Amino acid sequence: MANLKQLAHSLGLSITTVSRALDGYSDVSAATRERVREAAEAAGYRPNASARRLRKQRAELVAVTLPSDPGHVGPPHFLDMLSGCAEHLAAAGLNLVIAPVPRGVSELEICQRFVDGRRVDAMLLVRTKRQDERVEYLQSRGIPFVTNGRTESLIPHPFIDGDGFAGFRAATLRFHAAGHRRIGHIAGPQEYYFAHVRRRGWQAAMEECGLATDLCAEGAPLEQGGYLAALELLRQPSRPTALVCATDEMAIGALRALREVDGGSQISIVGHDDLSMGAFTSPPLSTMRMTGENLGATFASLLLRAIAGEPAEDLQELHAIEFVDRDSHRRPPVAA
Amino acid sequence: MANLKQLAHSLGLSITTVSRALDGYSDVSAATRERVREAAEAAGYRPNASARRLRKQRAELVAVTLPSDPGHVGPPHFLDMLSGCAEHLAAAGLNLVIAPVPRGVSELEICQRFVDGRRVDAMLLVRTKRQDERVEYLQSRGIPFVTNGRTESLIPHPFIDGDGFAGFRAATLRFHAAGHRRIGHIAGPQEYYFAHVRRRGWQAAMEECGLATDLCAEGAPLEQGGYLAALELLRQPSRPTALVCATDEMAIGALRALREVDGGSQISIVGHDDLSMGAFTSPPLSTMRMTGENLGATFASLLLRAIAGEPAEDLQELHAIEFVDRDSHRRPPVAA
DNA sequence: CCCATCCTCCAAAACGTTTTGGGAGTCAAT
DNA sequence: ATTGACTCCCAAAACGTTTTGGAGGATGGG
Repeated sequence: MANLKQLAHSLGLSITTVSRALDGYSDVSAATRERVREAAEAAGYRPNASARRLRKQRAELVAVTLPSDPGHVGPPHFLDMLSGCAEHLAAAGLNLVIAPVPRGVSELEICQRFVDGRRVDAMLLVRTKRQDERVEYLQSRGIPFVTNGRTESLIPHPFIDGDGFAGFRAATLRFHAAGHRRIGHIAGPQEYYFAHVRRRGWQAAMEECGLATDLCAEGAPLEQGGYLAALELLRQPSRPTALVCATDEMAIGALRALREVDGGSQISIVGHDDLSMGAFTSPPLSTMRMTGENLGATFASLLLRAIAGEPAEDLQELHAIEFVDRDSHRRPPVAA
Repeated sequence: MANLKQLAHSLGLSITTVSRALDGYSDVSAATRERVREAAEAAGYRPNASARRLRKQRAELVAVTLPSDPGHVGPPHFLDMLSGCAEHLAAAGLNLVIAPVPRGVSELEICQRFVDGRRVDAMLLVRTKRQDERVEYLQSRGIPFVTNGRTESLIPHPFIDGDGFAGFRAATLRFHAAGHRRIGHIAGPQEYYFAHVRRRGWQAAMEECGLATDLCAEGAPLEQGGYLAALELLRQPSRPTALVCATDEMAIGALRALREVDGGSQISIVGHDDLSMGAFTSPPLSTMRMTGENLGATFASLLLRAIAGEPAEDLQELHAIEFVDRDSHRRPPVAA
C-alpha cells in the first residue's frame, strides 16, 4: 500500500531523504534515520521491486532453464540444489526464476527471451551439452552465467562440475583390481557432457587394463533407460560381471534387470549421484558423489561473482568424486 | 540494446505509435504496424520487463515457496510439476519465481517479503499444513493464491488436492477384503494436511471394520522416516501383515525394513505418489496416484483464474485417487 | 566579520514502458 | 462550405524508485 511518496508526506520529509535514510546513507542524521525506519516499519513499507529494478537497471533475477521433458532435468536432489541456490541468491537480493523450456522450443530461444527482455541479470544452465548453444549465445551477449557441468566450448566459462572422468575411471579400476574383467558401462545420452565424460572415464580404464570396450549400452538417464540398457548387456554371449552406471537412477533400473536375470546376487554394480534412495534398494547401491558441501550455495556464490565481473577462469570448480561404499559393488568377479 | 525510443527514432515515428503498433492496436495503420514489426524484429527488440511491470502495476511473477529443508518439499516428481506450471504460466506472460524459505525463517515472513514488495501477482503454496499461516495472511491481503493440498482454513481458498481420505480408506479396505486384519499405517508428520488426511482415511477404514488403530507409526516423509517407522511397527508383539504408507518414499524405506526382518516376502505394502522408482523396487511397489493429467498445467490455470478474480469456490479441485497395481500388496494376509 | 567546511536535507531528472486525451488530416454527407 | 465520423498519429503523464547536484544553515578558524 505504502509507497515512498506517502511515507515521505506523512513524515514531513522529502522522498529523497526517506529513500536515503532507509538505504543507510550517511547524509541523513541519525535521528531522522531512526524516525524514518520506525515509520517504515510501522507502515510495513517495502520498496516496489519493479520501480527499483527499472531505476537500477538490474532485474534482480537469475533464471535457470528447466526442460519440461520429465526426468531430463537432473537427479531428484536437483530440487534441493535449486532451493539452496535460491536461498543464497535471495540473501544478496536476487531471486531465482524458472525459465521453462517447452517441448519443441529450443533452450536457446528461451535464453534469448530472458536475456533480451532484460528480465535477468544472470543465468544458471543445467544439463549442459557438449556443444551447448546456450553457452555460445550468452558468451556472445556478455551475460553472466554459470553452468552445472562443463561443455566443449573453446572459450572458458564459469562452471561447477564433478570430475566424472576420474570418478568413473577409478570405479572401473576398482572393479578390475577386485578381479573383474568383463566390466560393462551403462551410459547416458552422449550429447550431454556429464554422460560423455563418464563414459570416457570407463573407457580409459578399460583400455589401460587392456580390456575391450564393447560392453557399453546407452539409455535415457532414468530407471527405465538403465533397465533396458542392462537387459541389452545381459543378452551378450558373455555377460559382464560388473556394471558402472552413469546415474543412480539408471543403476536402480539396472538392479531390476539383474534381479530378473540372475536374482540380483551375481553382478556387481555402482551408480553415481548418491541418491538417498540408494541406501534402501536391494542390494543397497554403491555409488559415487561429488565432493563439496552445499552445492546450491556454491552456485549462488559463483553467480554473484560472475555478475560482479570476475573472469571466467576464476569461476571454474571441478570437484573430485568420492566413492560411497554400500553393498552392490561387492559381488564376486566371476559370473555363474 | 534497443529500447522504444531508439526504435521510434530510427523509424521516424513516436514512441506511442511504435508501442501501440507492437501491441496490435487498431489505431495504427496496417502498413505502419508491419513496418514497425519488421524493424523491431530486425533490432531484436523486446520490451524492458521492469519498465512494463512498473507501468502496468503487475509483477508478471508468481512465487512458489520452497523450504530449503531437503526432502520436505515434496516427492521427486514435484519438479516436473513446477516445470509444467512454469511453462503454462509463461504462455500467459508470467514467470515462476522461487521463494526459498531458509531454515529458521517462517514461511509467513517469506510470503510477506514477496507480497509487500509487490514482487508477485500471485503465490503457489506447497506442502500446506492443517493450520497454515500463509493462507491466512494471503487471504487477509487479498493476494491470489493456490495451494497444493487443502488446509483447515474456515474461509475457502483455491486448491488442488487428491482425496487422500478416500484413497487410503479404499486401500485399507482392499487389504481387509483380502483377509488382512492387522493393517498398519506409516504416517507422515501430522501437521501436514496430506499426512493427516491419509492417516484419517486408514483410521476410518479400520474402525469401519472393527479393527484397532494402534498399528500406526509416524516419521519424516522420506525413506529413512519410513524405514524407522516400519521397524517400530515390526517390533510390535503381533506384527502387521500389511502396511499402508503415506508416501512412496516412506514405503521404499519400509521395504528395506521388511527385507531386514523377514526377507521382504511376507508383508504387503502400498505407498502413494506413483514414483517412477516404484516400478523398480524389489518387490515392485504398489501405490496410489492422483488422477488427472498434467498437474502443472492445472495449477497454472487455477492461478491465472485466481488472478483474473474468479471466486475461490470455483477454484477447488479434489481429485480421486487411483490404485496402481504392482506387486507389493499381494502378500498373504497371515504373517509367519 | 568573513570564508570554508560540514551536516542535513531536497527538487528534479532519469529508468522505459503504457495509456490518456487529444490533434491533424481525409472523406462523405449535408 | 460546414459538419461529423473516421483514420492515423503523437505529446505528455504516470508508474515508484534511486541518484545527481546542489541549497541552506550551522560551526569553526582566521
